[in-house]
Amino acid sequence: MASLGELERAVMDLLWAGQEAATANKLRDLLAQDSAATDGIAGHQGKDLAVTTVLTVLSRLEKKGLVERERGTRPHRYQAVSSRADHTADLMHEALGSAPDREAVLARFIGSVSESEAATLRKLLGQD
Amino acid sequence: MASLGELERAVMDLLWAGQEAATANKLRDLLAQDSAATDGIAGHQGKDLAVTTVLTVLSRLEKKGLVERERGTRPHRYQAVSSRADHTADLMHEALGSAPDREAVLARFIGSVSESEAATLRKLLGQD
DNA sequence: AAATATTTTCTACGTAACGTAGAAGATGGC
DNA sequence: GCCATCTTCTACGTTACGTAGAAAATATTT
Repeated sequence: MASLGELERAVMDLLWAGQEAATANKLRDLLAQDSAATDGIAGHQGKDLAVTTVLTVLSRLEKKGLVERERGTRPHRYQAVSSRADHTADLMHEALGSAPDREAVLARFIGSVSESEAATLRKLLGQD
Repeated sequence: MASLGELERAVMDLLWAGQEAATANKLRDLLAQDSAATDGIAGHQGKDLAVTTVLTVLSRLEKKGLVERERGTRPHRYQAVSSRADHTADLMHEALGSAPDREAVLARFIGSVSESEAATLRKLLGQD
């Protein structure tokens, strides 16, 4: 029920990375830094977006239930509703749940998991 | 790298369900049946789409690599490239792979798995 | 309090994906 | 060669997303 665009994804990554709630301005700055780093050009900081752009994206993410905003403080502060790990796990469950043959899916899934991940899974499933 | 629209999904479901390759006409008929069943109205068969619509969707699915077509036979026959289970497992890996904290994701994932699925997973991970 | 600066909301446009299908072109049977 | 069938091309409406200016709301400064 929620696939993300490129910018939406970038914003979520920032929110997931940072522990504290951030303002739109802060996010815009971080996005500029990131794109500068990605582009590799040292002198010129990557494209920096208009704050309204960031705000629009944040509103859309809020509507999707991925982001929460504090309306009390004046520059509103935004934060991710759930951790990236939770969100990703949700996506996995969503995929799994959409199939009628759950067991077959799990079999294929496990079939192409790395050995270290298999070990992690065994550990997680062991105690229980 | 591949999210599906509603109709695309319906077509894939049919291809995944049937074992043999199907023609566009066949798929159109099946889609009509399905929507009739969904709508519940017995007398009137649900909206049946134009064959060209189905063909367009099939072409798009082919371009996405989900469907394969036999060009030899005259009414081309279409079939899913991989099983639904494989495809779903791929989606799960895709989600998992997109996160830097794989282990955390797996932990959350396992955390909200049903007991029977957990059992399945233990079994699958056991021999190895 | 009036003027100014900051922040948020509203509105909007371009692009791409998807549902939908007619028009036009290709192919095979008679 | 002509007709029926099938496929490809082209196209339009809708929705999601990137993008941001205009306008409205709120805070700050003098």
